[in-house]
Amino acid sequence: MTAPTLRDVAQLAGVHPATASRALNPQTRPLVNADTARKVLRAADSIGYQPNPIARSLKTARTATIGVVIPDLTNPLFPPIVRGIEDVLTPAGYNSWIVNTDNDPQREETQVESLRSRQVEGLIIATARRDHPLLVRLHRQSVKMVLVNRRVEGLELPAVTADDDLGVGMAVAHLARLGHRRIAHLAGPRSTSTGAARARAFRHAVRDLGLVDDPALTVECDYWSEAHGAQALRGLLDSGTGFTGIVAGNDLIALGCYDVFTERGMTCPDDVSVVGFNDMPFLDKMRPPLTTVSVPHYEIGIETARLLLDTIAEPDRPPRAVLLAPSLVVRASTAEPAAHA
Amino acid sequence: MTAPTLRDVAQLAGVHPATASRALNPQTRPLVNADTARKVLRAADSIGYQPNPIARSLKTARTATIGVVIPDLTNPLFPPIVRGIEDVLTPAGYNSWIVNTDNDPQREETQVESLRSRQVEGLIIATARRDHPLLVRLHRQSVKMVLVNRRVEGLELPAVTADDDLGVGMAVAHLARLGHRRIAHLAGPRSTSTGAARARAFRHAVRDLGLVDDPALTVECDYWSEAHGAQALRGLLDSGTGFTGIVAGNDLIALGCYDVFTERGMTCPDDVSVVGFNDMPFLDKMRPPLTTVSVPHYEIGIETARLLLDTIAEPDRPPRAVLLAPSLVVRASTAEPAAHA
DNA sequence: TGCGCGACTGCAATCGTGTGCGGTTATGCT
DNA sequence: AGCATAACCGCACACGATTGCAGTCGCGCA
Repeated sequence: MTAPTLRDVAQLAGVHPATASRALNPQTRPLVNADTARKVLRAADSIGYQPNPIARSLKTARTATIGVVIPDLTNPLFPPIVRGIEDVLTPAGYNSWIVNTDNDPQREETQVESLRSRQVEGLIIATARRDHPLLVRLHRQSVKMVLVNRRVEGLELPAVTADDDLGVGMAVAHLARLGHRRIAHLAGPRSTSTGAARARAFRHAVRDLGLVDDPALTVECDYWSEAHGAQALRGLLDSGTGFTGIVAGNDLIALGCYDVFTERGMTCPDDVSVVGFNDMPFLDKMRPPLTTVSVPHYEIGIETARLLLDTIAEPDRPPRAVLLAPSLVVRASTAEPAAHA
Repeated sequence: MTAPTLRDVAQLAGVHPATASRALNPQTRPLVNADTARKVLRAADSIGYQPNPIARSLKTARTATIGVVIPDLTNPLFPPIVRGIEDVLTPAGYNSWIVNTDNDPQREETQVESLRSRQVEGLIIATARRDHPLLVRLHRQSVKMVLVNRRVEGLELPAVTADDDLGVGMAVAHLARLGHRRIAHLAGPRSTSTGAARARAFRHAVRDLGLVDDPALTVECDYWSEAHGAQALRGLLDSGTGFTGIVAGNDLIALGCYDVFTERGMTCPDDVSVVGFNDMPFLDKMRPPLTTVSVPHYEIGIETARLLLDTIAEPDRPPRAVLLAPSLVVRASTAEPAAHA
């Protein structure tokens, strides 16, 4: 038993398939007599006709789907973004197709290729590397796309990101207000746009606030993970550079610090304060609850999808970048520095 | 500039499109002369020809895509399952299409309908309700599908789940071994298959181990969330029923308990022990680190996808249910009961 | 030399839908 | 009454790929 087709509907309604097609499509419905339209609709309804999107796409070269390229769904950062995206696209009649790349350029290449051959009408790209031959190629082919959570240098592309400058500034100011003067930064990898941006913002904030500006106080993590955060902190501790507060590149790096604290018998926030970045779920249940810069991921998803829809609707509009303001969530991992420090 | 089509390749190679088609498809390549095949392949390569999957699907009625229906990507349970699924499907040449339903029957209906009209070749369904007109309808239409993380009553469907009996048994035995005799169960909603299964397993375990079997000791949460877990615990506490240990229906419910502990000035595990279920990420960083039953979600995804591929390959094979064994992860939320309790 | 056979390859139809174009009918206007 | 016009509907083709069928060509064999 095969699904009913347009011909079936037409036959049942006693009209030509072309007429049935026009009657079913609200766009073209005015072209047919109201009575026959009603007849067709009734017929379609009675046999449960569902138009075949594949055939329609073949004819119209429109698929009403958007490709969403993320590194790894398992990273708690992305699900809220994806939900935000879908909550905009679905009402607009679009579907989204999600692929993971694991930040592997090879996989990214094939996944995007697969999406493109599936005729997606736009791309939302959240992968993290900064240099990006793939992106310039897509851009040259004028593929509609929006970057989320990252920028790319030397390319004028619409992008939605958190305002990293603002967020890092808030973190540093918070620690400064508590009395910290020597603050360390465990930066994310410089190869990522956010890693670089936050590190730069950190230097600026430290200078603006007149805190001690020691290059040795910022250490780069090779990867945005607990393990690499821990490793970076160990290196910093072993180097003997003194500090009382840490601004971590993201929450995972901050949590890596927690591991080192227990390793070395330090207590947070008594010995050292830590502030994270992102406000991933369940941070309030940690030991201690992590003070962090909260990034509105869901709203970022929302804005990204809107931007893409705009780009599709008006391809000539100049690309614009949207910055969303984060907010500081003060919990219990930050306090005044110990008197003897 | 439009994408190159089969005709372009054929023209460039100086053959008929039909021949080009046969040459490009490894299945039918033996039908054409090796030299012409080479010529066609070279031509295709030179202009970067990518077959149009939409046109192909229209003709062959095959899409090589699987629909994955989950309640909410934001629930940390699902991303690892999805990754497991993809890690099996991708090498097998299938793509997966993910949709969220928020456990809303209406949304579920429309999403599944949308997947079906997109001609997906199989469905992986992870939504949680137990009674399920949609499922019986799909089953009657002999749609290939596998359930994950849930069973449905009265339907012979392939399913992959964690062995809840075993897991709950391990949790209860762990508490019993520590000396607890009055153990409470904050059950998930009975309308979900796992909620019901775990509650049943709890009663069995309690009886088998000769612990006190008081119906008042199990309270049903309306939803698998921290808020509802907290609410259930408050009710239990207010009822005056004594207990020293809690087996929570899942980790979120267990974390809800944490909130109540701080509310009421209780300490865990000194006043009461808690064990969760699932082992979601970052539980080791909680205060206190949560003892929990670890469910192999990634492996569940793997098995689910395999099962579906089997079902597609051999539709007549009787459906089988796969149970994956969980393991107990002992952290710091469980200890011997206080002497005075 | 003629026939049969195998190896290729081209023709044309098809999947289900959308749409430009032309034809038919009814209506209004002079 | 005759004609222009609008409203409506059907015909046929297109989208890009696959595939059954038939035709061509060369070669071997009697």
